[in-house]
Amino acid sequence: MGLTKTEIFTEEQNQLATMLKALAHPARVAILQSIIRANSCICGDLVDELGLAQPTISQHLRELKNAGIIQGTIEGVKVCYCIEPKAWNLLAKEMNVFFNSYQDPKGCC
Amino acid sequence: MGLTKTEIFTEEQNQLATMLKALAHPARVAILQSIIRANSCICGDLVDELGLAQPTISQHLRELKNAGIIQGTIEGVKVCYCIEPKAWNLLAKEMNVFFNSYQDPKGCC
DNA sequence: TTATTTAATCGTAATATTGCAATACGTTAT
DNA sequence: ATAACGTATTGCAATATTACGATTAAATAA
Repeated sequence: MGLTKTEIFTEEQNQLATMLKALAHPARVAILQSIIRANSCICGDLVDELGLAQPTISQHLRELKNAGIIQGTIEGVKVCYCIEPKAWNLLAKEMNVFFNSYQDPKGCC
Repeated sequence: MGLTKTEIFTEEQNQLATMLKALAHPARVAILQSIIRANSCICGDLVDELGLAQPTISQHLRELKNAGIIQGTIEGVKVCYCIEPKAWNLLAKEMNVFFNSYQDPKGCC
């Protein structure tokens, strides 16, 4: 199939999975690290930094943007991409809750 | 293509992306939440809880196990799945580092 | 206007993922 | 031995993802 049965899961589970999926590619991890390091990035810079073709980078940027993780501002011929603080902080918090919901093995198998 | 060019990314980026991918499905989020809540789970329990077929659950469990996030112990006819503490805590720490590497917009576009 | 620059979109090929029915595999019970 | 139970594996269909060449679009420069 290849089609996730989203209807059987909670909204929370689906949202968390969607956000994680947006991060779950080395190119997108690298893009986010570059944006964070430089405070903001332009598509062309990322094409030079990573070794991927321009359409590929553009596609990854769109995915991050669709997930709400980054935002793009048109600046003349260029587009300036940077982190969307609200979404980032929300995701950071949710991930924290998720990971902290488990603490150590009090009698496992 | 559908083939990620892992060779152009750092080991760290690939590992983080791989771990995130293992979590990036609502069924696997749900499975982990169930395991954490119950401390340990059996495949059949998860089949009942979530609404997915047994082979599908088994497959998701295998992915989580391959990623090192959970471990399975054979207990007679059953297999007891629980969190792998080391991998979990490592991932939690890495996620923390990743999310904390960005702090607020000091002059964005 | 006509280049030039930068990024998005389209189309497509290769591969990966999701889900399940059918089946196989171990382990325990009878 | 054989039946029952719980799980893993296989095989397959439908869909999604990744990557890029070719092209388009939109803004600035000449």
